[in-house]
Amino acid sequence: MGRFDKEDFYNAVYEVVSLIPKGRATSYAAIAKAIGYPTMARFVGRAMRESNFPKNTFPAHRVVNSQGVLSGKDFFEDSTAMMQLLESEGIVVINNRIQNWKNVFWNPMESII
DNA sequence: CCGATGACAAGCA
DNA sequence: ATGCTTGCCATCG
Repeated sequence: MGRFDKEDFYNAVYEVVSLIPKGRATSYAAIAKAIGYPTMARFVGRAMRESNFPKNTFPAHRVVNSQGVLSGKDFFEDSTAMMQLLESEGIVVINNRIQNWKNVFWNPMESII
């Protein structure tokens, strides 16, 4: 990997996010690793914050922290929007945390075959 | 659940 | 350029 390029990094993030299957979710760190920057999970979060896609075409709600917690919920319309989007896909969220996280978790690495 | 530590680009003064 | 602070984070204790 060469030097860090913000544009490339952001685009790589968005590409992976767009691949997350409906009903599944992944984490900031998993995305960071998948695009070759294993220690830049926080920057994945920044990329998400600065993303400006039509919300019905970009599944930002499928990105949570490593524990399955909806740490980015404050960036949605209201405090329950992220949870509602996930639950509409069959994901159970209790106390701001995805239940059965182990199985809901989608590993981007296995998809970049 | 909290705190400390690690990681590192970006923003700012 | 230089330093300091911040950040939809992670891991460990």
